[in-house]
Amino acid sequence: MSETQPYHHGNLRQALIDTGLNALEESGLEALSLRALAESLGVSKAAPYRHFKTKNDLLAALAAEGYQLLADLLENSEEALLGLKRSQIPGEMYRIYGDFALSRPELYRLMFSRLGNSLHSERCRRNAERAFACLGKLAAAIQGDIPDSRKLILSLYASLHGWVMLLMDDLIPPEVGVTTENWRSFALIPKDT
Amino acid sequence: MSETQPYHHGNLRQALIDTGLNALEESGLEALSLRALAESLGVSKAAPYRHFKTKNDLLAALAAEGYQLLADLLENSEEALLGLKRSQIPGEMYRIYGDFALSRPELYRLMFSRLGNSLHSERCRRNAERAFACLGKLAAAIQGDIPDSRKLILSLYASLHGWVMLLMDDLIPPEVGVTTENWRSFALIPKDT
DNA sequence: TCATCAAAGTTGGCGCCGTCAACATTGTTG
DNA sequence: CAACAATGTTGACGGCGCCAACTTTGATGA
Repeated sequence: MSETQPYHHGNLRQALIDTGLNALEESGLEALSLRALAESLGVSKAAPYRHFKTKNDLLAALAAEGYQLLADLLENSEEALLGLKRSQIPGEMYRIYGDFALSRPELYRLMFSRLGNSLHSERCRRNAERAFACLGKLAAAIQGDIPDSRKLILSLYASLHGWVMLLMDDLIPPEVGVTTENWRSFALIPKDT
Repeated sequence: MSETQPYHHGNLRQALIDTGLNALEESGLEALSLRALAESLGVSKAAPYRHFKTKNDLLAALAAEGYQLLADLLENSEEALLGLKRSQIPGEMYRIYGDFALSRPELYRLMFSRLGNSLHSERCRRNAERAFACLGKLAAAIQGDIPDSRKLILSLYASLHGWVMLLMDDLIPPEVGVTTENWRSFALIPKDT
């Protein structure tokens, strides 16, 4: 007989998150089912409930993972960005953020859905705040310190988020000539208060 | 005996759309089911399939309705907006658009989801284009004609869309002091190319 | 006028899903 | 090594989207 699987999976919780992230991007949020996830991990349909009280709790965990990935990405890029010429910072910053969102559109969408958004868990909120802090430092580097800078960062963030969403949804009429490659040069950069 | 319902509903298709819009806003997209909708209209569970091939087709129709509502709203507001002092146009325009989105958040979210977005049907695309054209005229009124104005309108639109999404998701840290009432004064207005 | 036929609605059923209760196995710890 | 908590399994329930087969209705044209 072939090796039988051990009764306990070992690290089912993390495996569900990892497989969940893959399945999410491959088949979309609608197609993601706990049962299918469990089966693909060689585990019974009810096993996931030992680790997540409901399906939504798993989705929230996926979103939390997304916020952490984003925060890590921005923190790791910060130093390099701050070393650039001031005029080059915005474009590069938009590129990094946009590449993240457009390379994982389903995850990004989940992060900004009711289910996944940052207010639902302490971990989400903390990582969202980390990402926000990075954007803040970069905005400050772009234009020096300004009063009410958090509002200005929000403006910049709203523009960034809006662009990414429009691109993800293919809502940019093709004849306008804005693509996932060149959109940064058309995105608004805050100039003054 | 009480009046029995006639075998044929009369206008089930439109009734499904109307009830669907209400249910969508009241209980959210996840909770919307064709069976429940049918039952609330006093009709059997399979009746909706005479009018919509799948549930997604009904959702697309709801999104199309949303785009039409938005386009009508903007077209009806256009004249009044163009009569304002130039400096007041952006704030009022943002208010009108924002009020629409924030008063029907579930519909707005559906409109900008994969399922509902404007590329899926001719009717959606036509109405989205109408809305876009209105924003374009207003942008032109704000700052006069400019080269590449479509790109600038897109910038303005991305900012607007991004703000609305952040507000809808409660992603604005409360201590920043931006609310659904005053956000317009912080939103970016395009100045120059 | 009335037979005919397409449109619109019904019933029953399939398979998938999320979730739960009851039970089985395992690893840990006093 | 006994006891227990953590983890996994089975079986079942109700709800869902969707489909096939059937029924009722209203419009059409000979």
